[in-house]
Amino acid sequence: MNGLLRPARRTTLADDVYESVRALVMDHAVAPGERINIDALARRLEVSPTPVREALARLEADGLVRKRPLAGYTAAPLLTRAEFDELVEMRLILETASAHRVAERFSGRRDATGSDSDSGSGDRAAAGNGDGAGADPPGSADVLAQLRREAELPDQVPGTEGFAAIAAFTAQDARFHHLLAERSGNRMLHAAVVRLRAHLHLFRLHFPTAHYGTSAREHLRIVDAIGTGDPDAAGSAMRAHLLAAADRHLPFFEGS
Amino acid sequence: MNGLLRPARRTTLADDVYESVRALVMDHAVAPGERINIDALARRLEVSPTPVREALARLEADGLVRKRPLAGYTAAPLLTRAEFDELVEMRLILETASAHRVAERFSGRRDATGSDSDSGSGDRAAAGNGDGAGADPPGSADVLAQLRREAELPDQVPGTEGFAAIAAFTAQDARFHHLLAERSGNRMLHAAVVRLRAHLHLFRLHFPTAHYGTSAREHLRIVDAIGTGDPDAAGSAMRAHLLAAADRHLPFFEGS
DNA sequence: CGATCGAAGATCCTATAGGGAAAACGTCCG
DNA sequence: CGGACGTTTTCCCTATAGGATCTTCGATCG
Repeated sequence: MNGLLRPARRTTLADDVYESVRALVMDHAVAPGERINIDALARRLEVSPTPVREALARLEADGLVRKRPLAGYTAAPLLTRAEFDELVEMRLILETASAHRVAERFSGRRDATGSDSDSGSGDRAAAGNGDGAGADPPGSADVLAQLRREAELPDQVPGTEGFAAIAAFTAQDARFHHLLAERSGNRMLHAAVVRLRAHLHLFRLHFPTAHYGTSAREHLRIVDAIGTGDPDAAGSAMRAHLLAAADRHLPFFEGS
Repeated sequence: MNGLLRPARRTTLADDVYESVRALVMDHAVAPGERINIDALARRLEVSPTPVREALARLEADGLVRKRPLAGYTAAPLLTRAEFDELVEMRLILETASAHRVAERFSGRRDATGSDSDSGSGDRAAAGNGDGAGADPPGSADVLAQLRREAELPDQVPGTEGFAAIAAFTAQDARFHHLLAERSGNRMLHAAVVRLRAHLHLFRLHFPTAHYGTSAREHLRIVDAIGTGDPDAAGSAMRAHLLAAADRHLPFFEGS
């Protein structure tokens, strides 16, 4: 029995290790700030240290682990108050633009075909040389439907409580935001949003909190704004959602 | 004689290799799309393949090299038209916000102390646990002076022509934009701007172009807007600059 | 009692060797 | 003459061993 899942070796070992370690850090299987022993990790995953080292290097670029020269790797420490504020500001910048762009594209496609100055950019981007698999770009019609479906998804997954409920909520929230970013048609924007998300997830897992109804309501408001084809309204709705969400997390910083 | 410069081994070998390979790709010492042989690279740098592999993994996360499973690494291909448009849009999102934020901080500090709703965020972020060395946060007074100095720097460096002139122009332009992003007080924003910059540099080097006077004038206009403490004006000036710069690069896509 | 210095332990970092998969080439067939 | 197949070659990927470095613990001195 192997420590990590090898589908069919369609990927390289280092990639699997990367996913495994990522999951380990994301689920706090290793505490924030804790040292990560390369050899021990390799033994645990039943691979040699080399691919582990490679995976760790990639994770460092993602900001999930830190490396001190000649002292080894450590799991990313918890966000400080200042870093949390930066994260919120960054999300405001990125995701407001994301919502804005989706509304723009939706309205443009609905009315006729690209009528804005730099039209074609987004469309060609979405249809560009994708990653090969699973990239099915549906018509603009069901973009809205898909977003609404993610926003409306059962807030309280039946049969889940406590930790599991938190995880389910987090996963749903992530799906919505990622989908929105993806539908902006800008792959770089999408990637940036996903990268930021990891840090927020880390933080939220440490201070378990979930506001099912409230969050879902705010999500729907964003979708509605997109549906009306008003980019500014969509951006404002997203901004309000992010600020509200930040406020909901704020109490956990009182101690510091 | 070693293939790469080892300062005093204050860093790890893999870090040096990372910088070397990064420079190789950035200067087009390896052509875009060209395959990168790990063993050959290791011999050229006179190190073992292991640190090379580690450096390549980090570079892949930065988007400077691509990895096909079981097929090796290749240098990042040149930007397609769609990707170029995405890059421009991304810069608009990030750097407009950057200019906006700098103007905000400047006016806030000059008038009195933070008067906006979420004040303190930026300041505390800038004063957070920095990377230790070289992070000297000067008073708000010389922030403007420093920006102006970078913008005013001799456009045409004496004694440089052709390729060298392009490189000098690019370096100056990069310094200005990076400095601005850094002074936004948001380290994540700064990092994102720097990451994007690498791709633009790659593109520009392949289609050598430089508009010394024009670019410098636009930079100064941004600095002036910041000086007046008007965030929206600063954002607009940055937006105009980026769009104009994009238009200057556009002719190179006629062939595609 | 606290701080500094020294030595042992653990760990990281680098180098080398071998197995296996994919791509490229030449050859054969239609 | 073009396409498909088999073989060869190249290259990536993984595993193991040894040297250098940092951290930690204990003892000693102020």
